[in-house]
Amino acid sequence: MQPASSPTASGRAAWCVLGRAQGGATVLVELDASGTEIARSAFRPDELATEVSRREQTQHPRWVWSDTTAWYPRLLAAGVTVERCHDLRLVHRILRHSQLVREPSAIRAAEAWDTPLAPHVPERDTGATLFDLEAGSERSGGVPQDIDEALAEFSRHRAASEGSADPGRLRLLVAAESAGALLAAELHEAGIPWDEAEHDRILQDALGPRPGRDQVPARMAEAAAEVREALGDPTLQLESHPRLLRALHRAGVDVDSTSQWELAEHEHPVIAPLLAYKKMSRLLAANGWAWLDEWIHDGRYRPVYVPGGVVTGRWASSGGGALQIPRQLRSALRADPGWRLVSADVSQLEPRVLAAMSADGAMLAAGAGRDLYAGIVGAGIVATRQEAKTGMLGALYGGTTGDSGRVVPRLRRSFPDAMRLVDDAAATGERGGTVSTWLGRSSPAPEEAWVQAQRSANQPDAPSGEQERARRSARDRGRFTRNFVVQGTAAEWALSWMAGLRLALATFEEVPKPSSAPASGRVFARRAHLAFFLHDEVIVHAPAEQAEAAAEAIREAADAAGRLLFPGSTVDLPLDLQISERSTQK
DNA sequence: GTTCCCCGCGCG
DNA sequence: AAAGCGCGCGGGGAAC
Repeated sequence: MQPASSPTASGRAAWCVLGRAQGGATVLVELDASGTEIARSAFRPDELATEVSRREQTQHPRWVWSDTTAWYPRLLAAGVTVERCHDLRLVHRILRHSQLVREPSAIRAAEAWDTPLAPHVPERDTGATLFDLEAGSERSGGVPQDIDEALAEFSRHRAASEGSADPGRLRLLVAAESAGALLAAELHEAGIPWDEAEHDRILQDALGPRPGRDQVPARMAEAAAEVREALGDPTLQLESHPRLLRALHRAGVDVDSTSQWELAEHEHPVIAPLLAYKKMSRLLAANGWAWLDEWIHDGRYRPVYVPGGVVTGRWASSGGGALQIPRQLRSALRADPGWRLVSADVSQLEPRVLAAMSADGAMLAAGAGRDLYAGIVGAGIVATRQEAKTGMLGALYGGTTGDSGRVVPRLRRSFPDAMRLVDDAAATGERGGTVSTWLGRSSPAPEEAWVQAQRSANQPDAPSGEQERARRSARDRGRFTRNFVVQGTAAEWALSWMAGLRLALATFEEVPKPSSAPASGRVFARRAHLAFFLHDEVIVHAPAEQAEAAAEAIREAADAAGRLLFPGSTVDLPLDLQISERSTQK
């Protein structure tokens, strides 16, 4: 297919917009910095990678597309990465709700873009996966793919953002969210290097040898027998909570639930084997041999990450429980031969972010140095580190009872600015209001039914039961909005951190000898790359000779993210950083 | 038979 | 130890 028009010689494209034309051709529209179209070309879908790669090298545009999951995997499969993008679906969701946007009506009218991802449905018959590339298999869940729709939506985004109360912050948020979309696809493509044999050893140590189909592992069977013996119920089905609870009551163990923390408070011969059984059962069900068979291929675990999957802006995941890998299995994360894992996590990210947002001098001072909780003890606010930690969690989550409830008032006196920020967020939420993160992601408005229930319960003649229910519901919402501003801003910092890190790693030289692991693929076999991201920690998989440089890049990206979000702040965000062949459990 | 909810527990 | 926030997942069992 011939280009519809020739690229003009003048002007470098600031943005390249991708979309589909009638008839299935792929269309690429180049825009200059003012958003004016300077070139348009059309080509077959199989020419996409070549066309993108050429412009990426010569023009470094920001790629604008409907949905990263619909466009980027095929580029990665062809060995092409891009530096920057603008994900119309993810950005739409932010702008639609952001309190910073002064004129949201045009965005809100474009309802076709307010579409969640289609849920991931494994296609067992074909063996196809989420990121398979056949035309029509993209899971864009109804987001428009048409080029003119994309151009119109992008234009609405720029208008909303530039006309907003704080274009600078929204630009950062939009860029960070879109970088996250790129990284999520790259993390899936790269996979987490996973030592299947080590995982099997851990399972055998805990459960006994791998049993046959539908067989219970030996050590679980032994524990189950002890439980049945101790309860005098030889046929008890341990996996059924109602039956287990009844059997416990018959044996005189007076618990309200079968949860481990409640069981642990009782003394009875059944407790120890039951707790052991539950631990083994959990390991087998969540990350046992069936999980290994389903999720580990060619030494890689490839979970599906879902950027923006949590209302606060955190990522979610789909499939395999990627964000819940138990510490018990962390040692199964192992670098390829000659490679290293460079792991970093931020200590006490959320309270430190709160200190920065509120510019609370006392709290910033307490966190200067390494351990914030030790700093709170050192300032004489509480007696022990444990008190500092539970009190701080109570402040962030809205705890009112127990130790945290006792400590929070002391924190309120010592850190008035920080506490005012979260207390105000809670009060706004209780009133049914909206709160926003530092960069402008806003909490969802309450359901209409919630608003009605509050209004109804506030009538003087409302029944006391209804009033009490409404008050509890208002407090629930207040705890959500209290935490939203902190969790969401921490997520923004983490996205900025890894966005900078991702670009830094992309500049590393290729090493002469690629990884020998067959699963590393053509994109990630020759240089350090991100392999894992979890809220406040990253793992980089790096050739041994690049490990130190990767560690330095991680530190520099963290510092840069702090300066980017909180310019002029003294906030300290210390990293715990380790270079090893094998991930270690903390 | 399928769908949905609850419980419990893993992660931050 | 959980508590107070945000998630995903597996299993049982009620609802359909």
